[in-house]
Amino acid sequence: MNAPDSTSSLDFIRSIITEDLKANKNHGTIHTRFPPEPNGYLHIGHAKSICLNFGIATEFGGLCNLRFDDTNPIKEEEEFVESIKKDVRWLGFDWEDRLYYASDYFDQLYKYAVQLIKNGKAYVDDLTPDEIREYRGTLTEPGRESPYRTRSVEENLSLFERMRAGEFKDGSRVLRAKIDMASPNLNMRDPVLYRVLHAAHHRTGKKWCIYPMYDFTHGQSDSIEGITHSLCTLEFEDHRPLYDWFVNELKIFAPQQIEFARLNLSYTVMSKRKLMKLVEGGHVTGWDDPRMPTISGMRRRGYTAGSIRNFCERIGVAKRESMVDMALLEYSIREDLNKRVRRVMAVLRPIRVVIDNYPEDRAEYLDAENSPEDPGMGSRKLPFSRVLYIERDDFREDPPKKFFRLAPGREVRLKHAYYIKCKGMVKDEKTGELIELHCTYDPKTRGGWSDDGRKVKGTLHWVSAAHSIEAEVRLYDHLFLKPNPSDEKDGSDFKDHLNPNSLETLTSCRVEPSLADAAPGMGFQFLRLGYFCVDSVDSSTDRLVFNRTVTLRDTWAKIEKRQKSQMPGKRKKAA
RNA sequence: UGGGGUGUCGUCAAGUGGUAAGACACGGGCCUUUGGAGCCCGCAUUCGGAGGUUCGAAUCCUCCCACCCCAGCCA
Repeated sequence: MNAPDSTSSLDFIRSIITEDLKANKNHGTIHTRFPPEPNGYLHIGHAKSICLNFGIATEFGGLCNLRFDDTNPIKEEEEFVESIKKDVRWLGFDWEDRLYYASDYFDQLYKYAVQLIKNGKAYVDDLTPDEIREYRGTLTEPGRESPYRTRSVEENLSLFERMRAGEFKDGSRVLRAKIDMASPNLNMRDPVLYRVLHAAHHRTGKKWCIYPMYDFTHGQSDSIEGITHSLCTLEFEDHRPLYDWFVNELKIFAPQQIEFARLNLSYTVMSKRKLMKLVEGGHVTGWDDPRMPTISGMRRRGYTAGSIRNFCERIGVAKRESMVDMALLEYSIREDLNKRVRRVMAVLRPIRVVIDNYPEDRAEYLDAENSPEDPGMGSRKLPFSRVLYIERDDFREDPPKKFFRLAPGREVRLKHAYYIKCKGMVKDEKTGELIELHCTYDPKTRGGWSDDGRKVKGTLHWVSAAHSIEAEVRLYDHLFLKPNPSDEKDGSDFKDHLNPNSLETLTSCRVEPSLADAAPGMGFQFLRLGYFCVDSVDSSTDRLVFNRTVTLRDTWAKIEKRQKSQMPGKRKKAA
């Protein structure tokens, strides 16, 4: 087992567990579970819970179950259980043979309900949904008891049996716990245990027409599975007394529910409802759109499972509601990809460069290391010839201060190749648009080294025009312009803050020939540009499509931004 | 106005009476055939506020303030 490092601090949950272990609670065993409802796709917020539950299990030598909380057949689908299983596995976790469904316990849950009725702790209520709400009272006023609350055990037993037999219409009757209509905790005001729902369930089919509520299912399912620590999010704090009430009344094994804060990430939204709106409103292409915070979207974007796990470790676990900076997620994926991925060259916005003193019919192959981080990744041959492409941004006719890329008369290095010097430009006579650059190369600088000690400030990436391959590249940016788009207090709708430029598609990019057989999902660093991966949906051998996972840290962009913002007043530095 | 929670750097987050960890971000420097990576330095005299206890308080007490959650036959 991989016990937590005693020198590093533990989060409050791991501290509790450490204490429980010390006290030999539950005979020193730890058993957790990840309990999604199969009604949608998993997102990065779920990843936090997955890493917590599975992580704790392995760290403390325990077990973690995967359990589908499928008690509402109207919202749930088999498609979602498959995608959830796939995502959990992809994240690197294994539930082994412990795959469970709350629906597996429907028979047992029914028996529990009967037990409560027999003990006089539950009753069938004929009130309508509206009446139940009215009788519940408000936050400040106690509720009133239902006139059906005093039915005899026999009548309740018979009515509940008839509910199960399908004699009643949806909404006509419910089974309720008999607790306390005056409780300051609304969850304790005779909560509904079972409702009539004539709907087919994705697993139990038409066997049932009554379904247990979350509150009546969750704790008992935990108990049945021997879950020692039931970790859930903060909004269930008010449900804990009810959770405890059930296991206590039923006299069954009592797991401990512990609540932690859910993850919020800046520049995106996390609620299923809002993500659904993005999909349905066509603001993204689907649940796996690379801009989505879903696991499937992030996977397609090029995020690795390891980077997501590291991110989840870094953000910690606590009870205060917080908003994690997207920059931390981006740091996590850069850190991971930097170490594992090949460097290649791709020119996204090409400008033609003719090397005037390079023979027209010649091509040579230059050595290029695949990664400066890991020499073990070897090298490849890069074709060089008279006509090349470089990035349009890497040339300025009138270079600003601190710009040390190509400009008229300037010399730069082409990565792995030669020093070149800009000798001239060709522009469109009518529009004035730059068409191509004319340069000369210094044959004595092959490989990018000069033997006369001459230094050059800029190193550019490039591609040989004749040898390069055309590709489509999709550049992604934050989905929202506002750090917290969910803050709708100013009367705005979260969709008002959608970033209109969250996707930029470039169709005439040129990539080096070694990328010809790049497999879907494969990740690369496009030198000086960022990390990219082959799109797993739209890319094919005759039409390469890349997604930008994340940019590189861009110091020049920062300098340039600062220069521009300081332009209009020539502001002096404060003393 | 009921109940349950939470307030420590721009953002996360340790700290549990002995004098504010760490990470990201940010700023500066070194280095560099990626303005990448790496390395170095800086970055809370102060812990929501006010009182109090104590030799000593982010940690204990009192009062106050702010924010989040709860009135589904959703989970």
